[in-house]
Amino acid sequence: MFSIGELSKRTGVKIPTIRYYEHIGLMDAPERSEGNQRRYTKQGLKCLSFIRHSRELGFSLDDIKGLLELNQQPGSPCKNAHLIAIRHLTEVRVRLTKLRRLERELKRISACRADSIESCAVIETLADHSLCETDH
Amino acid sequence: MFSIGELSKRTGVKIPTIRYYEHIGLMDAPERSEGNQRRYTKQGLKCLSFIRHSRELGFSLDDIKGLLELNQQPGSPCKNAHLIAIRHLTEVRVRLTKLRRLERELKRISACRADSIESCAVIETLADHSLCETDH
DNA sequence: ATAATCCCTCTAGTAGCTATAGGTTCAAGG
DNA sequence: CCTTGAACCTATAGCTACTAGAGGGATTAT
Repeated sequence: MFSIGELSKRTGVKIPTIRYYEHIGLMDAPERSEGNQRRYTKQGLKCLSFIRHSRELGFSLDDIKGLLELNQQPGSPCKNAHLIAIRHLTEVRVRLTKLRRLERELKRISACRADSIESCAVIETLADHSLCETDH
Repeated sequence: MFSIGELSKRTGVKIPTIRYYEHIGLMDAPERSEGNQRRYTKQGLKCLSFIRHSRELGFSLDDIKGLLELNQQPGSPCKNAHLIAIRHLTEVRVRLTKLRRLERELKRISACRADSIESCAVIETLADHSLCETDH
C-alpha cells in the first residue's frame, strides 16, 4: 500500500496531478485509510506509470483513456491501439515538419546584424510575411 | 476604416481572438462607431498582421508584446529583439530534438504485428518504460 | 504528547483561445 | 422611410493539462 506521496515519488507524477487524474476518471479512486487518505496498490502504480509514460510520448489524456480501456479487455484485438498510435505518429510528423521550417526561418532572421530597430530583420520579417522564405 | 469582420478576413485571425488580444492589452483599443462598433485603421491591420505572423512562428503572446513595444521605439537597438528570437530558436531546437526521438519511438512501436492486446508492442511499451529504446 | 511532515478538499490560476447567450447596430432592398 | 438579415456588442463559461494556494486534518517519529 502506497500513500499518494510515495506513488508520486515512484512515478515522478506530482501529487495534485494524480488527484487530477482521479478527478477526471483516468485513474480509479483508490481505497482510503481510516483518516480518509488515499492508499494505492501495485495496480495503481502500474496504471499511473502507464499514464506517465504515455504522456511522455505525447499522447493526449483522451487517447490514454482509450488505451487504458483496451488494456483492460484481455483478448481484444490490438488494432485500436495501433490506430491510436499511428494517428499520433502522423500528428508528430506534421509537427516535426512545421518545426523544421520554423527553425530555418528563425535561424535566418536571428542572423541579422543590424543594430537598430528600423532595419532589423527580426522585426521586419514579423511585420511582413512576404519577406519569409517559405509559406506557413 | 475596417470593421472587426474585415480585419478578421484580411488577417485570418478570428473575431473573438481579435477581441481577446484587445482585452489582454496586446492590441490598442480602436475607435468606435456611433453605435459602439470597433473601427480599425491601417495601423490596427499592421499590428494584427505582426501578431499573426509572430504566432505562426510560435512566439508566445508575452514575447510578441515585447517585440511590439520594441517596434514602437524608433532608434532603439534591436539587440532585445534578437534575444527574444534567439531564445525562441533555442526552444524550438529543444522541441525538435524531443519530437525526433518521439517519432522514432512511435514508429518502432506502431510497427508491431501482434493481433491481441496481450502481446501488443504499443501497450507493452507504454506499460513498461524499460522496453523503450531511448530515455525520455 | 508534540512536532514535523504528510495529506485532505476546494477554489482559482496558467496559455491561448473558442463558444454561447442575449441583445444592439449597420447596410441594402423595397 | 422602413424592414430585414447579417454583422456586431458584452459577458460568461468552456477547452487541455495541469499547478498553486488556503485552511484544515492525519500520520509518524521521538
